[in-house]
Amino acid sequence: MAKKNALSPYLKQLLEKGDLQYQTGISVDCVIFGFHEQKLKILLLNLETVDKWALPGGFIKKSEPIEEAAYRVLKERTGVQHIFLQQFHVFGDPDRSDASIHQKRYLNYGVKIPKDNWLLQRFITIGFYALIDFSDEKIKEVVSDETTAWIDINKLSHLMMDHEAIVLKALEALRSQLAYLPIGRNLMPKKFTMPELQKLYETILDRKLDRRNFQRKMLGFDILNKLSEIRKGGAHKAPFLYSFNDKKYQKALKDGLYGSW
Amino acid sequence: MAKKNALSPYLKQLLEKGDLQYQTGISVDCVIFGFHEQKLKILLLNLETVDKWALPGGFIKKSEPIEEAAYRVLKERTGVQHIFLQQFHVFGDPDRSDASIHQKRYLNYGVKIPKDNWLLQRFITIGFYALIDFSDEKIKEVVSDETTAWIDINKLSHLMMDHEAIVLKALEALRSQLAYLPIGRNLMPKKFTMPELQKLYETILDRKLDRRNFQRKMLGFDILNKLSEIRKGGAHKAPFLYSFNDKKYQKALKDGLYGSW
DNA sequence: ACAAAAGTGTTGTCGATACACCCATGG
DNA sequence: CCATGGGTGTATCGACAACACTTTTGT
Repeated sequence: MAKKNALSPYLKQLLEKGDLQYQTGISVDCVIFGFHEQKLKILLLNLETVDKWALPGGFIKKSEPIEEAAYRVLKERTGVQHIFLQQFHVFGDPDRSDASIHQKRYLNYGVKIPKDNWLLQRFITIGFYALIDFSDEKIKEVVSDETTAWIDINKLSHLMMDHEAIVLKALEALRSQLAYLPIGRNLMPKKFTMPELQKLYETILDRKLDRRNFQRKMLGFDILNKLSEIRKGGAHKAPFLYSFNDKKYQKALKDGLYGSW
Repeated sequence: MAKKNALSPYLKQLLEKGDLQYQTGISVDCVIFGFHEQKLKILLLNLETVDKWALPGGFIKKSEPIEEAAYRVLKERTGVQHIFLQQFHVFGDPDRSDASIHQKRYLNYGVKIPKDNWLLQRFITIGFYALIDFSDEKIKEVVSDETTAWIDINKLSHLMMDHEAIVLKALEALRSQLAYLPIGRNLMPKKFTMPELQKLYETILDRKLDRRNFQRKMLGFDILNKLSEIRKGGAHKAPFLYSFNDKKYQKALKDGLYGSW
């Protein structure tokens, strides 16, 4: 058994005064999608004390809009800012909370949570999802007993509570979003080839798309800049590089696209 | 000034013990759409004490799923049951609550709410929407100082707090829903003509649709029964009557439709 | 008989799909 | 020189929109 560390000021404060600082009984959870090595992945925190994976989530401050809370939580736990973050569903089953998770976490520091503590009550959580290019971002570890990892969407296991259901619902929302909003700006590197972008779409939709039709449709959205460079080095014919046209991309985010996949 | 009534047991209990029975800081609000005289309307409660209109809403019991809370609230305030009810958005601005509304309501009974009472804190609300054929339903009045009314969607005014924004968001959700799910089962009477159903769609979408294309597409969904009867009495050619095929309608609710408007 | 409303049919357009062909590069 | 991946073009199909004609009914 690992040596017991002292309870951090943060965790002590959270336990004893959290209900003065935060809204009680409600939380936010973020499903953060990343795309790497042609796989759609999700950022998860490893809760060592209970040997489970958890979505990065947190509480809402007393005078904080819920969207802001989601952005703050995301920033605190991953360092990511200024990205596309979207509320998608509320999970409110009375049995979704699991008090034992908090209990074990604090017990790891030799602290027993009083039964009437705010952390142990029922929590309703608002699900948000975000898309990021995680190759550009450094994942900060802010809470000492948590480690972060990118887990393949198809290899989820040992998620705590209802977090797997939350992920699946987020994936559903992401797919339906694909139909009427541009996606990719935050999941792709600055420069990318058309086949690379296609892989992203295929991964999200979990099916093959026709190479040529994809290209035509994507270009038809008029949100890409075709660069003069090409991706050299690889075998075979060198593909063109593209980047997102930020102005047009933002416009499309507001106005929507049309087609569907 | 009207004679002051005694505070009802319900309101007294709500004020003093509500935080033991309900989740604090979170509520549900229902946007109930009805269709009548070719107008899309919304069920609102008239809060006499503040001279404003409010969505029927309520609190979530300590051990109650949020959907169940929404159904219960809807039933308590309108008597409507077993209808299509759907979560669509969470409204969490810290300034959206207005303590003065509760204050005035209780002051009407000569009761002053303590500043630290649970009713006066910030509330985050989960928006649900429902579609009902209100010509068949009796609107029950359950709280003595509230009266209910159907208000034309285009003539909303004097809604309390952010309830107008909630209605508009619900309308947005309803419109997007129209694209992939069957709608009308709960908004139309049992028997109806195709032009009548078309009016519903035109009202929700706020634009004209082609008579013939509408009919072909709607029939293509295969969720209607064509009845042998016709609507007699009116001037001009008598239209056929239709009813929803409940089995196919439910199936379409699960599987989704395809087209868009 | 005429106006107004409803039923039915036809055509054109456009996007989605499927597929064919050419080009470039490394082995 | 050929296998592989990438770029570009074309034919077909189906859904949707636009529109014409016929039928019914009350006045």
